[in-house]
Amino acid sequence: MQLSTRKQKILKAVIDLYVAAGEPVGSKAICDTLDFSVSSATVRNELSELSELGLLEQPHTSAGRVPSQKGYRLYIDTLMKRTPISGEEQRYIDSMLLPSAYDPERLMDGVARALAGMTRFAAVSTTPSSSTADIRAVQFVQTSRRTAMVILMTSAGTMKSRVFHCDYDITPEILRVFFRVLNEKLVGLPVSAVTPAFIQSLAASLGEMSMLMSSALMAVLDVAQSSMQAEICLDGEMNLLYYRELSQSDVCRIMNFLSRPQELSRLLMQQMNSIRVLIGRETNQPELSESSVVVSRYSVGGKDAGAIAIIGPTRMNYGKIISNIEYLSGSVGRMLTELMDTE
Amino acid sequence: MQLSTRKQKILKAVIDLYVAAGEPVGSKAICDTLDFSVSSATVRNELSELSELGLLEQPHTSAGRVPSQKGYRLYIDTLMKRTPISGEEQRYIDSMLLPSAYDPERLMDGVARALAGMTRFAAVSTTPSSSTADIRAVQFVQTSRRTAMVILMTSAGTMKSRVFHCDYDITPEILRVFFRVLNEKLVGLPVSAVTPAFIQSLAASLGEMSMLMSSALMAVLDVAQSSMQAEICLDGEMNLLYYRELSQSDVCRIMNFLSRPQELSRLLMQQMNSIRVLIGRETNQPELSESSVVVSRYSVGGKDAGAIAIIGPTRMNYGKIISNIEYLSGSVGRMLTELMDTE
DNA sequence: TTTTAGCACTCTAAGTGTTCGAGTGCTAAC
DNA sequence: GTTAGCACTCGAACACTTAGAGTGCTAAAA
Repeated sequence: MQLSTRKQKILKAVIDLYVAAGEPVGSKAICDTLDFSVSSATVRNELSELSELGLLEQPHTSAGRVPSQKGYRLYIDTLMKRTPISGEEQRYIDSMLLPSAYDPERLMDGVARALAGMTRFAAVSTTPSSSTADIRAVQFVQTSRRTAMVILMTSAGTMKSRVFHCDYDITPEILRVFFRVLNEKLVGLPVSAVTPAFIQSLAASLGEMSMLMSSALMAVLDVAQSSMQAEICLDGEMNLLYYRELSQSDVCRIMNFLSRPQELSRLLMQQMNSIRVLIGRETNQPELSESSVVVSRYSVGGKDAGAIAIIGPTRMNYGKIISNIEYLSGSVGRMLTELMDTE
Repeated sequence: MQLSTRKQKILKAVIDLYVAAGEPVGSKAICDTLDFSVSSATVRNELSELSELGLLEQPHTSAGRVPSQKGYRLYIDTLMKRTPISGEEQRYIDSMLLPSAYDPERLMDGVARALAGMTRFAAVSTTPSSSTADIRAVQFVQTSRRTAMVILMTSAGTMKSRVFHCDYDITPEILRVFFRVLNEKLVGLPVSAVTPAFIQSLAASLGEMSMLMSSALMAVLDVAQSSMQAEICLDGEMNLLYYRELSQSDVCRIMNFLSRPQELSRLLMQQMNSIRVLIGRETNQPELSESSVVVSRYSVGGKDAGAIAIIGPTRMNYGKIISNIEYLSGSVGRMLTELMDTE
């Protein structure tokens, strides 16, 4: 399907006008914005052909045209002009990320907040995935007479901690033993190797010491399992309430989807590298059939590591959003890579 | 103002029916539920007097009655019967809290989630306040070649960590020095004493060592300051979308208020011990003029420590909510007290 | 063959009028 | 003090009208 230049320009005009104003676009309004002059009747003829091709839709017979999801797809693939990110936006992002640059989890929280604040959509980010990462170190810190914290560092740069409780007083010597034993047994293993069965066999091999260590072992298991799955940071869900094209029930459905981490995570995972726009039904999620997702994978040290995304109504300024997400995704990747390099 | 028993019963019936069905209550419906028999005309006479007293309102002349905020107040103070919490609800709460019993921050996150899940309102909880707490210990853990984590434990049982970065390789000896110096200088001080000025003078007293420690000192300052203010955990904001008496804009306004931690925190702080219900304008927050807040302070070791609360439409089953919050508040207090006692 | 002016047509949004029923307030009788 | 009865009020639902925006079609012009 190859559209004439004129059809392309008209389609682009419809989408630009519709995105800007949110109302069906009539033939007259289009005439005013075109860079060549034709009558509204000519535009109408073209519009009706574009409608026949399924690129535009009419809410009702005597209304203007609205882009269909197919129309948006063509627009994004071939017609859209990107709006480069402004210096102010760059500074905003940088200022949001800098304070938490050294802790991947806090960083990705900041990313979601920055993204939501800037775009006014709902934002998601995942922490760098550690499912294929190795255990780099396990640390223990006493936090009170009978509680201690275990911290697990992975080769993906993530660190997770968990506080656990013993029914005896903890001493520095005990923690040193925990540290020695667990580092000896765990460092270098893939995180995924730490399963309940593994912990059980580890306990067995420790003999009578395993009694002392049982709560520590459970904490290690817990912390390893939570390292495995990328954490999902959400922010700005509320922003969706302000779009009049999303009904209250649309918003509920989207929220509902966002509250199911596995599916959300799967949606973000299955995207290929760099940036990707999913329009309505392209998401394959009934809950998102009225909304678009713009997702970008970021990579750390050249390897795909996680994703950031926004979710909003199909009617959005894609040219701008894409630039912003791309910049943010690049920043995050660079920051995390730098963090890795010093390890 | 002393109402006759009959007026009291009628007022209670109006509120119970209205809370259950969400629609203005007519005189006939009231007759059916009263435990004595009078005609609807008699009820109407009573209703009109209750309206004159400002306890009931009429959306329009020919509609049934709806409780006014003043009516709810009287109901809660003198008419309401509490619904005791069910065994199932107790088990639900216990199961939500147990896994994170040893980390106050995680615990309070769990509290907000449990509260939101159970009541279907928006829930808030604050971590135990440490503004008057002392520093109990400062710990350091290496997290990578050039980053380490500082963990600050307070006498309120809270612990906060922060990762910081040095521009030289960190060794166990260096961390031991950090540990020795900072525990010596900080343990026993009130958290509030750790101000930028204090850190600056501390750095000065360290001579040339302060160069090495500067990022560690900044991290300590940061972590002390974030220990100071109670963290606010929010959950279930989305639940508010499902109440038809709250318009989209009401929800936005509530959300808006919830996103301002200082004001929210102030609202929760200024409540006295135990349970308190604020109806609409009693909150003194224009954003909450259509909603009610049920807040309960919890105490740790006999001392007031934090608050949990729900926010929902004025029309709610107060008898049930109050019981649930009371139970949860008691549980949390007990768990945190126990945690403290073993220290 | 393409473009355009003109016009009939369609559909919505907004306003008006009508009816129905729920619920009230009042009055007079109990 | 209570109740039956009745007139009254108001909103929800529906039908109807009108104005305006925008279309599609046709026939003439380029």
